[in-house]
Amino acid sequence: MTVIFSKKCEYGMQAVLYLAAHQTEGVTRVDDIAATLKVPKEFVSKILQSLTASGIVASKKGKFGGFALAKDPSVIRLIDVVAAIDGLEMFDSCVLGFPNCTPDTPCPVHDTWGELRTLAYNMLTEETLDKFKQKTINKIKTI
Amino acid sequence: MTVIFSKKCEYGMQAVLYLAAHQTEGVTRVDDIAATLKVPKEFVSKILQSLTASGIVASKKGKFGGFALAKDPSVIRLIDVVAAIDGLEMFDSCVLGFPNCTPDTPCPVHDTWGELRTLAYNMLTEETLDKFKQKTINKIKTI
DNA sequence: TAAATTTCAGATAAAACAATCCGATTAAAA
DNA sequence: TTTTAATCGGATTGTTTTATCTGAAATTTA
Repeated sequence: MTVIFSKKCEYGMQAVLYLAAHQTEGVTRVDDIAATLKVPKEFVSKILQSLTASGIVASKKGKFGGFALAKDPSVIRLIDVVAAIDGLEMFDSCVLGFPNCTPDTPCPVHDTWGELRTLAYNMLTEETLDKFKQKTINKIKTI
Repeated sequence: MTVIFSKKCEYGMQAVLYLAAHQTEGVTRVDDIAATLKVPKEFVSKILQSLTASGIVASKKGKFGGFALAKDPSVIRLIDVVAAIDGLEMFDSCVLGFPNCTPDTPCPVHDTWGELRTLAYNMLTEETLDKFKQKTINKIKTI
C-alpha cells in the first residue's frame, strides 16, 4: 500500500486543524477531537502529547483541561506538524529507493521528482493554519 | 516515518529499470538483480513473481532461466509497476486522511494537493522505461 | 479535603509490512 | 537419465506501525 504521511501524521494534522477551528473556545478535550474526527481517542491523545512536547500545541491538565494551539495559527504551518511527527526525510530521499541517489549520481527520475518534492515542501511550508481555518470549520461540519 | 511507495514497489521499480538496462542480454537471474541493487534476494524474487503475474515481466524457469521485460520498454511505464504493486489509491485519497474528502466537501488542502498529485501521476504515466534506460545504466554502474 | 475530570506515561495487543526459509517444479546440459 | 541451476509457492519469522489498556498525576469545584 502506498502512503504519503503516516496515520500519526494525518491524525496530527487533522487535530491541529481542528484546534485552529475551535481556537476561540479555549481548550478542547481529546474526547471531542476524537469523536468529531472519528479517530481512536487514545491514539490521538498520544499524538497530541508529542505535539505538546514539540511546542506546537499546549496542554492543560485536570478538570476542564484539554489542548489548544501553543502559538498563533498564523505562524503554525502544516510542515511543522509533519516535521514533528514523520520528519522531513521524504523531501530528501530517493522516490525509487536508491540509497545513493544524489545530484551527482541521480536516479532516472531524480530531477523530475525533485521538482515535485520542492513544490510539495513549499506548499506545506508557505501555508499557515489560519488560512485553512474557515475551510476546516466547513469540513469538520460535514464529517 | 513518511513514505511514498512501499519497499515492494521501490524494489519493483528498481528491478524493472535494471531489466530495461540489461534487455539485450536476454534473461537476468534474480541473484544478479538482488546483488546489484543490494536488496534481499528472496524478497525481490517474490516481487518479480507478482510482476510476472501482472504481465510486466516474463519469467523463464529452469537452468539458464531468469526474468526479462514482457513488453518493449517503450510501452512500460513506472505507473504500471506502481499500479501492479501498491495500487493507485494514493492518487485518489486525501493527503490529510479525511475519509470523505471530495471535490464537494474538500479538505483544506484538497485543491493545491490535487494539482501536485496530478503532476505526479502524469509524470509516472507519460514517461516510459526506454527513456530511463541510459540513465539507469549509469545509475546501476555507480551503485 | 474529597470528588470529579482531565492529561500523562508505560505496558501491551493487534495488524500490516518486510524479510526469510524450504521444498517442489521446471528446464537445459552432460 | 542424472545433474545442475533456476523460478515457484506456501509457510514462517521478524519488525514497524497502529491501536488499546490501565493506573498515576494534575487541576478545578464543592
